[in-house]
Amino acid sequence: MDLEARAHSEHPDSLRLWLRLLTCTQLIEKQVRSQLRSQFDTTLPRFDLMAQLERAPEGMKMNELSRRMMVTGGNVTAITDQLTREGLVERLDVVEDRRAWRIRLTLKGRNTFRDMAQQHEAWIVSAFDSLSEKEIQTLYKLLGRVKQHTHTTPETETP
Amino acid sequence: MDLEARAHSEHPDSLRLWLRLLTCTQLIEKQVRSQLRSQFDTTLPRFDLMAQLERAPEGMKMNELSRRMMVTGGNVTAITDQLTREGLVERLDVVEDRRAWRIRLTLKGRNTFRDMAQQHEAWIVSAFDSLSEKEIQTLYKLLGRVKQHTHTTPETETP
DNA sequence: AATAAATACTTTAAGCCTCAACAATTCGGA
DNA sequence: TCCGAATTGTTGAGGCTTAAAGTATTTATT
Repeated sequence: MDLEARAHSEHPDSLRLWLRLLTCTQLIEKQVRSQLRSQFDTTLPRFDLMAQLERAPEGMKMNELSRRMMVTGGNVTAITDQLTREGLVERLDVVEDRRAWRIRLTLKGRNTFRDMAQQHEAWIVSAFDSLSEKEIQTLYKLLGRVKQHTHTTPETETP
Repeated sequence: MDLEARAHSEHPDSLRLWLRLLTCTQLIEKQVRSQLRSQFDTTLPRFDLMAQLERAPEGMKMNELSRRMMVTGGNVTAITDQLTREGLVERLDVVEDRRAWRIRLTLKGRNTFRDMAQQHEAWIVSAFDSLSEKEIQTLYKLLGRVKQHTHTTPETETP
């Protein structure tokens, strides 16, 4: 009873794979969202933004956040505003470019993120419990090819 | 420059796999959305709903649409309303249950969907171009285990 | 038959997301 | 230097999504 019902038997295997990929991602993502909400009263986009910042102790320009998170700039503006209001991140001036901001986790933000990240990791590990270490590697490698190919073939032309 | 930057080197492989899974799905999904928009002036949720209906010539209750699409009922209500307005689906009474609707593709809906589905299939096949038939099977099988496990382990308990 | 519980759907508020239009600033070349 | 082009970020309209509360109807229990 899910998305995969969409694949007819005469459809190519790629299509069935795509629907399964989508199903897996959505199932896990729904669980993560639900746990973030119930245990930390936050959302996945907020968590994602903080996760990016956690690797950049000196902060990161909104520009770069947008690229890394693969969302539009307007989106980053909105989420940053929220997190700023909640005191989890701060906006700092960029001396050499007065258009830009440097966004950084506050101390409170770092502590909050640490707690969330620990739980998050446990949820994800549990999601892939059924796979062996070797199978995880295989999956990782094959998906790497897909990612590479998609990145280098941005558009499909139609005759 | 993407989500995977989130995975530190000390993080378990599961986490890296999860971020890569997410990245792949998002990349492909963005392409599909963009093409649906530019070529057919429609959206992925609308396409998904029609795809579900296409397999049910006699229509499907909103209830079942909701389960299959893995979205909430309110969502199905909204998308169904739009498609009804556009003449692509129709709402039929369910004689034995006056609370329910039977949603069905109209003739126009069937024709429109046929065109979109053909293109859609080509986009997806192209997204997995870099994998051999055997690799696609492997990926499909491994993801099947993940899906099964997630389905049967809905929540992770925290001590 | 009467009532309580469950089910099918709708509505609303709030958040995420994109696109497109905009302002401010910086960059690059004449 | 000056001006056009590119870049950084913000805003607003519109669509998707959920959770929660509400309505109508059916089902189960007594």
